[in-house]
Amino acid sequence: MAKIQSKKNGTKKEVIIEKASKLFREKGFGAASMRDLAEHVGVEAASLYNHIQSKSEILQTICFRVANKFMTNLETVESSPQSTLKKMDDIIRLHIRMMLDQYEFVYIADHEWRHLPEPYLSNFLSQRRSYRKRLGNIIEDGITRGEMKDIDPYVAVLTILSAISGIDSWQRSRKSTSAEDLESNMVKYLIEGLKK
Amino acid sequence: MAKIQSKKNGTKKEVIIEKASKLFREKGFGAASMRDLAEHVGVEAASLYNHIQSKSEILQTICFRVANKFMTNLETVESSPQSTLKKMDDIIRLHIRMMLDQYEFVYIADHEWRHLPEPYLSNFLSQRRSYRKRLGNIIEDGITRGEMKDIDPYVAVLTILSAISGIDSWQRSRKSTSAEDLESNMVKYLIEGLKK
DNA sequence: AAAACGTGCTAACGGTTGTTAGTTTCCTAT
DNA sequence: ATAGGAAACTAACAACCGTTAGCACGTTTT
Repeated sequence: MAKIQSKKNGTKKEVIIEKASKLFREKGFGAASMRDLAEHVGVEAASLYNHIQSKSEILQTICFRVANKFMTNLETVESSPQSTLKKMDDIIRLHIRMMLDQYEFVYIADHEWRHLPEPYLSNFLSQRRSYRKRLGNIIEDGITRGEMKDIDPYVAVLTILSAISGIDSWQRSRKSTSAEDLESNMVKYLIEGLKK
Repeated sequence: MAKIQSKKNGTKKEVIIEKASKLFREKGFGAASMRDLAEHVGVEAASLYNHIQSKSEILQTICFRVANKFMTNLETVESSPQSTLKKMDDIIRLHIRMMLDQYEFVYIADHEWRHLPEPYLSNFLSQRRSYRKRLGNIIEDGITRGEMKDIDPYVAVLTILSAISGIDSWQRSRKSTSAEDLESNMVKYLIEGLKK
């Protein structure tokens, strides 16, 4: 049997992925090297390959882990008996929270997916397209029910998701605004913009 | 004298920068190679160095060209005698238009500035900080005057700028929505969210 | 005790990177 | 025609890339 993942599954692979996510965000996937990563893990570059299969496997793991998280949450929200505004509120808040405490992962899924190798790239993009379509459907539903103002659902989705992903430049400079204020103000802005 | 920039200054350097901007956006600065770029320009890699000094000089040119454009515009808007809402409307529309027809340049200034070498990186970030601060001041002014709803100005700026930069994922998939509809809907969303 | 395995190491591979040196080509101005 | 200069070329550099092979060490399982 193994040596390290005896009890808790805080395996070395997980350490590698975590360190890699920091590195990929700082330097970009293309510019981050395996030797760089190895140094942060405290090991020689070649040793990494006892735990992972390739550099891009790390990227895949990160991207799809994030994608699945959002997908699962969307399904929960979709099948809940709330108003469309509350649904969007829930979704926006999850996105913001993910951005706040899974920052590195979300950032990479947002910006470095381009470097996924091919069957995965198409898969990822199709998942993303589907996710956005379904968000758009909620908004469309909200407009039909008269709960939201008449706006292009696609543009609204784009605006919301992009606005949230911009939190990354807040992350770097934790100035005046606290995390709670950030969340409440951003939700306020984005939801008020939807309300009829 | 030269050979190519006789009349119009559509120099080869400009061609290089333009091709590079396409390439940097597609692959990222780190993953785009000079040999790749050379092929798109129709020349050997070494020949590029008759026109430019280094790979990162191209990045610098792109980033600061965009930054200057926005800075200049901001100064014009700041000193104009309009309502704060109209000012923000103007600024948002310029950002959207820039995103629509200078897409590659703006994208790179938005996402690839990390790879700027060091005196330039700090310079760029400080310019950006200042730009955002001044946008925040306009919103703060709008709140004081009772033209805008009470929202954290910093969060509002973040939301607006990020929302616009998300147009890049619309660029890739010119589906149903036209450019005009995109602009009007996004302005509607973002300005309505500010109005009192 | 012995076999099997997980995990680290060093060395090396074939390829690519940005960039420089030195030379040739070709247009322009005298 | 000829000199000059801009811009192209080939060749090469040192460094770095992701990854593999082969081996050593220690723990775990039989």
